[in-house]
Amino acid sequence: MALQYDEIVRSGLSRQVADLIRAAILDGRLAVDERLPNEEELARRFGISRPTVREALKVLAAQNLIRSRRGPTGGNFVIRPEPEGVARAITDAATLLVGVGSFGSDEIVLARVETESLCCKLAAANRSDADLARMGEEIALQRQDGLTDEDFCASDVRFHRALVTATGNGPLRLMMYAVIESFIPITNMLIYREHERRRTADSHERIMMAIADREGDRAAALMRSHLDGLRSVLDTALERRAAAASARHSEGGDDR
Amino acid sequence: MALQYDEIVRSGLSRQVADLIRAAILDGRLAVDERLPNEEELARRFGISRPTVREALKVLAAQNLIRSRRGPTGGNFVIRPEPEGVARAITDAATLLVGVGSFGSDEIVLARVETESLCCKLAAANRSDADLARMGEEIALQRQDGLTDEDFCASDVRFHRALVTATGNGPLRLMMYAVIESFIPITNMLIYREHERRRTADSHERIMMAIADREGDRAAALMRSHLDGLRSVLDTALERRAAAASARHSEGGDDR
DNA sequence: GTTTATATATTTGTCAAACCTATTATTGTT
DNA sequence: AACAATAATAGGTTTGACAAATATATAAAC
Repeated sequence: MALQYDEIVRSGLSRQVADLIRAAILDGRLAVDERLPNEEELARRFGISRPTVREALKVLAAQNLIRSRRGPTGGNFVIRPEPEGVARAITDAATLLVGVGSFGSDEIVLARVETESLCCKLAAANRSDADLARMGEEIALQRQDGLTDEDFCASDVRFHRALVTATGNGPLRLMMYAVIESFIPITNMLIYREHERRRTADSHERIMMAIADREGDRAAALMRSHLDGLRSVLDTALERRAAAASARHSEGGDDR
Repeated sequence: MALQYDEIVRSGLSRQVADLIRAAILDGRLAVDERLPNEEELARRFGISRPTVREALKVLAAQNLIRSRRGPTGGNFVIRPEPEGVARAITDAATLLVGVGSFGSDEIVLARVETESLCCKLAAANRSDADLARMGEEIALQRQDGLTDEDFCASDVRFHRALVTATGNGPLRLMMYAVIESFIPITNMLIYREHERRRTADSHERIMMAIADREGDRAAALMRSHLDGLRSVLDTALERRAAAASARHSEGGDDR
């Protein structure tokens, strides 16, 4: 093998600094809530300028690893990663992937059917009364008159999230948020007519009842048919939308 | 309601600019592969300085929304979000959550057992011959002598990933990568003794066979017992580790 | 004429030294 | 003791410049 010319530094300085600090955070050399040296000091230690340090810090902040406060007691602090923040980041990313067409809607629906029916089983085993109450609230809301489509969709999402939460499993919940949320843009296309809303709320209630009765398999089966019903409605909606989109595109003029 | 004093600008300039550009990307006003105006031009348009613009751009780059190239044809470009990149980001975040103790190892194992046995069923239905071949390769590798612990673990991860890929479901694969990978730090603690390695490889093979035979339920059951076996090994390892950790912590000495 | 070297323009990357602003601790006054 | 002015600290922003990378055009060599 030829001489290994001591790994050329091809990445930028700010990138390197960000990587160094990130590594320090990830392997615990920088503890949660610990304060980094101030920016000037960091610049001096790394032998680079403050703007470059700041670019690195901004990157870390964007990755939810640090946050900064001003003032005497301020500085850049390592923050404790919370599932909520991570869930939001995952959701955003997943939504983007869906939006750009990386996944087909059929794939998404299938993933959702399978994972949510799984959640039903776990929820039946582990649900608390508070979980049931949360689901019940949303069902009641879904039966109110005069709800906008957005409100109905939002309540639908909250119901499914409550169901996932009822599994009592953190990692699963993290994953499921992404699946459920990234499904929203598609779900929002549906026009929920009156009787479809009622059917949806009824499905939700049957699922909730089964979970309340600790009958996981029944709940899972109900969820399957619920989402399958949704899929058929979705298919027709997608066709309508595709037709509309192709018509829209021909007026055209994409930029570059 | 009191007067809504036209939302005070409390967030920093770079934050605002990042939000504006991100919004433009997410709702399609900036298309994939489109080039943003150069940094000087952006600074002029937003009425701020270039370093501030750069901080905003760095944030977007950290979120995998843009990438930058130097030179005449260079600039900052909107990039197509790829599942791979998103999966890596999710994995990193999930790993961090695990590392900081947001999730218990029992939760993680349960999530993994349930989701992977689900994947077995789907894989049995959808697997291609190429998928089987990939799994077979890893099993063969796992039976080789002289493998380091790291190599064995890596092969284990690749086997499970191949299994997930065999489901043919993109969103599911995205989720599962996070579960499997974030499990690594825990898995790596195990010392795979010779006969445990053999048992693992045997389990893998039985699972693969069931999937090859399109027998999803059998594959799922095998996966369950495989991971349950892992769990019992893990429990004893965790106890050993907890004891070691409490001993280690008392010697202290972090940097600053 | 084709290839190779060189110059040049463009754009991101980095630097330096300031100044601005939010936040807190201190100090002094009432 | 309570409160207001003040100073100190550290992040936020600006300005203007130079360095490095890279594509393109141009000139030289074969």
